[in-house]
Amino acid sequence: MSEPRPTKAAPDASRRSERSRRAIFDAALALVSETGYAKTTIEGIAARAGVGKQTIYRWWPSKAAVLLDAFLDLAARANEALGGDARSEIPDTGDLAADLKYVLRATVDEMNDPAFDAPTRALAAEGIVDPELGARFTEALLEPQLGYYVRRIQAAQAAGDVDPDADPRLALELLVGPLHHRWLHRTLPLTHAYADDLVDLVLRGLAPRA
Amino acid sequence: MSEPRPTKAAPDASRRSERSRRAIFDAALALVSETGYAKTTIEGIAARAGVGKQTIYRWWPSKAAVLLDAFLDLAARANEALGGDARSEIPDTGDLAADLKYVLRATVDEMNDPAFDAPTRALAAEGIVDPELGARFTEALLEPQLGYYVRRIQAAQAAGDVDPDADPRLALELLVGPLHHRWLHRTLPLTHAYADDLVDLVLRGLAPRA
DNA sequence: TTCCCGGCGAGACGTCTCGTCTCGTACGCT
DNA sequence: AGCGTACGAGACGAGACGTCTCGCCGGGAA
Repeated sequence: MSEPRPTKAAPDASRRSERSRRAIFDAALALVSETGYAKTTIEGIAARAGVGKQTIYRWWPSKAAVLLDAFLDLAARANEALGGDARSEIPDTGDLAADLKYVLRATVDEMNDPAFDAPTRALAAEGIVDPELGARFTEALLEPQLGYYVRRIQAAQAAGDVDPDADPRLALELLVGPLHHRWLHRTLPLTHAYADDLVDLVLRGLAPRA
Repeated sequence: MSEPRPTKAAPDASRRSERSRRAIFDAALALVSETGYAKTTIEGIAARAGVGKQTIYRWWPSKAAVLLDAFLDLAARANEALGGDARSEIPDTGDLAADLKYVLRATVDEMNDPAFDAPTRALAAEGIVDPELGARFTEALLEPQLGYYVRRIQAAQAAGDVDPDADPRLALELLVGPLHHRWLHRTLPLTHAYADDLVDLVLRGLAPRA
């Protein structure tokens, strides 16, 4: 069970070049933002990074995997620059509706920002088709974000603002699902007003039973 | 404004070979189901269909566009075989919750069926990244389906089962968004129980105000 | 310090698919 | 009957894929 996979001899990660790793991330992010994901090639990333192609193929299985790691690295560094690890936690002012609207509005703004929209779309699309990558995408990017909602909703339950019998996970999907639906399928424009209406309608269903 | 696009001389659609068109659809669907979307190539479709590559390039801009048309053609033929054009309308037994659960359970079953899952995933993913194709995907496949929900919800409003001030469009997205979210991102399993819980929670928010 | 192992940059290599193009053929209007 | 155009077939160059083979270099072991 624990034998090395017969596919290939695994490289020695302890001898890995941190310098090349970072150069690859920088090149990948730059190329995607400049020319778009579809036109970005592994050969192009290698050339831009001043790196041999084999160095990429040795450590990543696909272009999408490189970009995902680059994206995660970027997020981790930005996160770290802000200090604490609770940076993205949803605020708790005591007003659940206001707190959720604040976060959903910010999410709407991100989705309307090409710098965020383009690479995230590309990763999401790739993850939809490639289960392996999709699992990593979901686990590393999506789920942590969803956790913020779970905790905020649980706090609201403790405060008596939400029916204690409601499933926080289901509640969160009612907020995030419609937003992603509009975003990914471009059915209707994403606005702050939409975020507000969404929160209001969902919270009506979550109100404690009279 | 109405001059022919300088890109290319448009082919004469009236002389188009119906035989080749059908052969291309059949080959595309067969190859996608046999070897998967990613491994399906335009050259492969042409060979399988006994058709010149140019015949495909003359009428479609991309592999995804071919598959979308093939899918629509398949759906149209299956639809026609069933008779009426109201075939997929959501039933109205007077019990809104039961009717919605029936439809959402059927949707869950489709999403769990590889024969439906694989090509739909591929098309959705392609549409997410390619706005042109995404618009056609949304318009031809997604929106008609959403219309069924709108009409059923409006009927419920007329019957007094749903708050008349609620926006049917928003209500529908509360049902469909979370389902698609779980489906596309594979966060948690899609079950009939989930569909039921979803309907119950959403309808709580849609109940007429006391 | 010396030695040596393995990742490194570089790029050649064969393969594959792309999208364009150019044949000669065959089909459907006029 | 003749004419035009889509058709089947496939050659073609471009470009990216993923593998490979070079020396080179750097760091842990002797």
